[in-house]
Amino acid sequence: MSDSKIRVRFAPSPTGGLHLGGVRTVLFNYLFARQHHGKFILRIEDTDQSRYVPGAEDYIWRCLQWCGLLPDEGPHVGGPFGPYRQSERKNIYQTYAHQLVEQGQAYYAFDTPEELEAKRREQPNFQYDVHSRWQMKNSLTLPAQQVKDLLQQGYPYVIRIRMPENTTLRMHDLIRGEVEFQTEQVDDKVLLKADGMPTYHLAVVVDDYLMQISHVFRGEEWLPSTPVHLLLWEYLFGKQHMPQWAHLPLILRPDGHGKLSKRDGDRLGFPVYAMDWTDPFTGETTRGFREMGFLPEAFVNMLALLGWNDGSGQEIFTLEELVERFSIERIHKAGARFDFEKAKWFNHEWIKRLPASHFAPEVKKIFAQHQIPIPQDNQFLQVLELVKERCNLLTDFVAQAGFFFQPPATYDRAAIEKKWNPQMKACFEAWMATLTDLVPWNATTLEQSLQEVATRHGLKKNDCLLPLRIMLVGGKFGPPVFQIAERLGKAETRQRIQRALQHF
RNA sequence: GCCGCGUUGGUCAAUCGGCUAAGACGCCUCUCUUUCACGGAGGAAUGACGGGUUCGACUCCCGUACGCGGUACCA
Repeated sequence: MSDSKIRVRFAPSPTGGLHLGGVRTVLFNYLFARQHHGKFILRIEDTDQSRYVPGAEDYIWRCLQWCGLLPDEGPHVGGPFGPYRQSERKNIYQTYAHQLVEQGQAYYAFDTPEELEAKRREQPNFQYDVHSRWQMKNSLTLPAQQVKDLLQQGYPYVIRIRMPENTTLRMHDLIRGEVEFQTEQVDDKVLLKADGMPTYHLAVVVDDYLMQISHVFRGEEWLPSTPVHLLLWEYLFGKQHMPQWAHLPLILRPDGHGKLSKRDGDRLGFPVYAMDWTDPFTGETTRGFREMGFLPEAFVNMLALLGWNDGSGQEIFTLEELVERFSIERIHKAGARFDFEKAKWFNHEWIKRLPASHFAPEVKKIFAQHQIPIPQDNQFLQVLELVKERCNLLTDFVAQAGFFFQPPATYDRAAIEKKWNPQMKACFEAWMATLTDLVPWNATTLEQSLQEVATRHGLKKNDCLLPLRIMLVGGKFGPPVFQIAERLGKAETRQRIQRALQHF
């Protein structure tokens, strides 16, 4: 592949949250473009005005930003092939649609939506195609003069592609190999809608040509409509300019059947969108991976491995490594089921690998949301570093690190009930006294001193560990208990023991 | 219904005719740690089915089954 002209695009329609499958499509486009030193373009496919959702386009942009997969050209950054919003290119498509009619490869159709609906009701399998178009109201069946009149009167019409008869269309897909279609089987798709806007089919082909797209990575759900695109390329621009196709396997839901959807996430308790999305009409917010506590590095890494692997068994990759190793040949053909447990594992791995400073700002935000006081940076970082191996999600830091900055609100009494007794209480009281003079204050000296006091009281040090933990953190979690005490400092440690002793 | 695409453990998956079928997640056992993790050692668990082709098929071909996608003036 010659690198110089590699141009790929992600072309979402701004109708809501950005689905994880969408992000994976972005990722594969991005990796391919970077690897070949080409361009990655963002194009907004907003040709359906009835589905326009305010804020969705901006949201998509922010998702790409969070993932670190920003395009080289697009509505927010501009570029030499703009505008990058299809609604702003309306008249371009009209010209091509009419050209097709003139060439006899498309035709005007005057059937109203109601008429079509009625037709489908009486004939459940109705398809507007090679066979049925002769019974419909269009420029193929109506007398030329009537067509002219209708057009002149401004009677609403659409332009439909005229699928040829008895033709086999062949296409080479980079992932699936040779794919064949019989033109008879595909319908006369609408190219230009009554409102003058193109449908996806016309718009992709026109824009992919005008924007000089060299490779199309898109979801497998588009495979059945490629014959229309193939024909359009042939009719309008010549197949020699056609991009190469790569239809990506779908991301399936973890249980039952079907494509993963937002509703599955709600139902099963995991995110499907990259970031929180609030529907501007209903005000309903759908949780995103970011807000659920995912690191973009992990999110992207996890997505890359859903349908692709480099064959070496390596699973943790940086974006740079992915750019280097990515290859179309190693994309799987079959759909992949999304597994939230594995997604969390990726996140855990990335939390362990990255220095705390990398995600501290995000954790601070989470702490603020939970009203947990945030100390000075170096102290904060040290604590995060100490507990990060216990956190799968960034939100886990609340439970794993929050107690360092805030005394426990409750005590897990049940955990120590069996071991707690008056001697032990006496032991802790005695220890409190010795603690005043403990120098230096660290995990080792703390342990030694408890050892001594415990022995003196006829107790085993180890039996005191869990009670001490409950006093300091409130529950059975956190790093080794003497490290916690060291970190907490003398005053705070004594205070917490003191307070707990009153409760026990 | 029709068309297209797919099918290796529960999940992600390696294998491009030689397999006693990798690895990872999850699960279980042990170990470390008297918390929870991390780390370490083990374990259970897989080629949809039927025909070919071949000395030899998980790998190639054909059927069947099953799954998914599409079948809108949505993308």
